[in-house]
Amino acid sequence: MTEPALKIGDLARLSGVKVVTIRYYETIGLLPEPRRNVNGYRSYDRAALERLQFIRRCRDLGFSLDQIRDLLSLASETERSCAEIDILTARHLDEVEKKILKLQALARELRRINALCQGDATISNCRIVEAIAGEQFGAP
Amino acid sequence: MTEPALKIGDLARLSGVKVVTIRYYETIGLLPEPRRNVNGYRSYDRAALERLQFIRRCRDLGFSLDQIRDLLSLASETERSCAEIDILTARHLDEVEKKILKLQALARELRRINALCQGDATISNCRIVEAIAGEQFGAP
DNA sequence: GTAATGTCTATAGTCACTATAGGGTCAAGG
DNA sequence: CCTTGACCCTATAGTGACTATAGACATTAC
Repeated sequence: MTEPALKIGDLARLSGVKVVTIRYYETIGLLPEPRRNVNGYRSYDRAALERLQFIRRCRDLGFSLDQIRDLLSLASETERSCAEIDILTARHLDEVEKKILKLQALARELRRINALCQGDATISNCRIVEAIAGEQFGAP
Repeated sequence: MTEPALKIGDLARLSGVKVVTIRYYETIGLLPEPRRNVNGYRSYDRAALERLQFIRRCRDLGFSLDQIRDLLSLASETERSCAEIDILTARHLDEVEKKILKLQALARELRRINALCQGDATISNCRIVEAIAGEQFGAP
């Protein structure tokens, strides 16, 4: 079975990651430098596609590129316990849940402020402006 | 009644915005250039403090600095209808709610993945790694 | 043949700060 | 008077995760 030999555009289509972003991942060392064709074009194999798809999926899950670096290096040590992976994902879930709580508090506050508007007011007696100017909202 | 004449550190303490951030707001034109003392120190009055507190509160509510620029300029036109302010805040609430939905979907997915872990596995048969590598999750 | 598309490199811009370097000013204590 | 420490000043570079731009070469479709 011969390798497919993908160009960067193919890789982009198959992974859903933009061409420029693939090159960016290469410059920061998240993707290894691929072979080059005689014309200088990058030439990728299936392994590169899989790595990129893994990265893409991690991004969709909200992991940072640094976290992904860790996940990738862990995932390559096939003999190790998967406990560390578990810890990373659990911690990330925790962060996401905290972020949700913060945004929900924020949405409540915005709804409250918005409900103050009587619609026919001028700025000078706008209750929204008053509400924003006059109160202290719990900081992060 | 004489004006208080605050130094930048006082302004920082009273507003909860860091000194460097206040200077940053000045360079991007969000805060006007203040008077200077003979020693070159910035000297602020009550109006500057109020403007900064308004900005701070908007940031707490998740508005971008550009949105805040708009809010500030609207808020200064006291004769206008407050409808535009209302629209801006409503639109922002909308964005926040969308972000919450996205994060909730993400948290569900992370919980699902995390539940797959059997705890005693090695990386090579880690169901989390499989789950991340093998599936397509709805992109934004 | 030519036009459209794809690829290459290098550099700068985005947002909202944060950090660093290197210096000047001022009040209190010894 | 001197020093210590807290405060202030400017200018520049770095952060994360890209995105945009410019200018050049290669390949593909008609």
